[in-house]
Amino acid sequence: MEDLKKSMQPASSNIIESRIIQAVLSEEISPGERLGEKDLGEIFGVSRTLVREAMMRLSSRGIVAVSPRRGWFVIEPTVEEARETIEARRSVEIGLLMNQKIISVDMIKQLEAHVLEQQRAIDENDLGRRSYLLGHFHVQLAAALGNSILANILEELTTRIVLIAALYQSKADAQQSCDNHRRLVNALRVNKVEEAIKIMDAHLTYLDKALNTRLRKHELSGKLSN
Amino acid sequence: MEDLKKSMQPASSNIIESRIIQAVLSEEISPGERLGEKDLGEIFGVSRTLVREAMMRLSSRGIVAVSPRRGWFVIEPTVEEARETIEARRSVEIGLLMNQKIISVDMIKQLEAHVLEQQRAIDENDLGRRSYLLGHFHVQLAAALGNSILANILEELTTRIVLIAALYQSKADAQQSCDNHRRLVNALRVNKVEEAIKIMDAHLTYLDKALNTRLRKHELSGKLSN
DNA sequence: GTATTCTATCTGGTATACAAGATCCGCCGA
DNA sequence: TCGGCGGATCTTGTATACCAGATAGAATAC
Repeated sequence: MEDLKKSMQPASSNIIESRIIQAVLSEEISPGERLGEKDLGEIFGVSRTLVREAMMRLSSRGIVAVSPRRGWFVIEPTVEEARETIEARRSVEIGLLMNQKIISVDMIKQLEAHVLEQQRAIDENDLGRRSYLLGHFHVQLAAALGNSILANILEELTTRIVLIAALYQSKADAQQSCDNHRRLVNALRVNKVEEAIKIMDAHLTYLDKALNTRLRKHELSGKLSN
Repeated sequence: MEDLKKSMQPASSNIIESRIIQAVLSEEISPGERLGEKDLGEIFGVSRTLVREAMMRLSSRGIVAVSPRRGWFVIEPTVEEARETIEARRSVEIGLLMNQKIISVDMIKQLEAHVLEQQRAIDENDLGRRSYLLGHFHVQLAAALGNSILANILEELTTRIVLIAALYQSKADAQQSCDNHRRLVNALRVNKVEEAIKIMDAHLTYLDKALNTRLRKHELSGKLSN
């Protein structure tokens, strides 16, 4: 959490907010981590007022929550919330693809470039960047499909997914995600919407299954330790 | 705006936030309306601090926006944003219906009761309540389909739709909306998902068309007045 | 009479002050 | 040695103070 700050100027509350989202996406901060107003204020060189503004917005997006007089904490979704988040994302992404207009050549190129970046991060073993890019791809996709509102919603949902993955999932296969993204872009380029939807659906089902597996493990270890 | 307050106790920022959403849904406050921190503070009996917290969250949900040193204003979506909002809602609602699990009898009953309430508000000509219930039905629907996260997202989107309708749409036919809701619930009860999706899609297309019509009027009057 | 500039006032932007609950740690007693 | 009690300390909750930008209106210049 000490490395959140990047520039030397005092930051606005918007900057704080997006830095924290970015930090979650890059797995720099983990579910359950405490984010003290005082600490953050010192890190970003501002008073608690601006920190609180950022936290307020982050809490309204379901990224952090406050425990009265104890502090702000990055949320730790319960299994139920995790399921709902995955289902919500499935609804949004499938709906997004189904309502797809024709996607421009430029956009396809941009998405392909993004996938290449992902591959590079994987090859260079840049873990934070890798996590960030793999999540951010879906935001990019929504933006490419021409809807900034859905892009916003997906940013919220993918951020939560990263938290969920950190909690319940065995390390996701980054390479497989990246491959899926590549196949998705390919399908979109030749306008095979059906296939794109299938890929997306499979991707999310995979996520959900991983969640189930991990959950069963939790239950098991719970029983063993009692 | 003077009637926002309901209870006599000083309100928390959460209460302020939900009261304002409710007020927008009931068309008590209109797009473009100014919401001064000082005024709201006096209305709710709290300092500007709490008002600001509420505004911060509302702005993160795209309901209000701040104009620096001038004040907070209920957003007036541009035509482009209106389109994106309608499309976003289409994606979310269709995705929601497609991923539907079996819906319980209790939930169907609850939705039917909600529709009856809508009808009553229409019959009694209770305009605010009518607007509120017609919008809130979709939130209820998402909740009934078991996803509180999507319900939250839909609350945000329907609130914006009310603002859009106030700006661009000729008075929507409330009776028709209510009838659509009834048909939707009927389709869900006998598990005709396909039909439910069709009804929903038509509903939103109708919205979008109304937007187009009104837009052409705008353009026309713009040309005439220049 | 009109346009312009200046100033009084109002608004949000940010920091700080102070209140009150939560926590931690040392002390005391059994 | 262990458990409960009490206060010191730390944290957020809320109000307030003060600053600076925006606005409106009066006074002024033309």
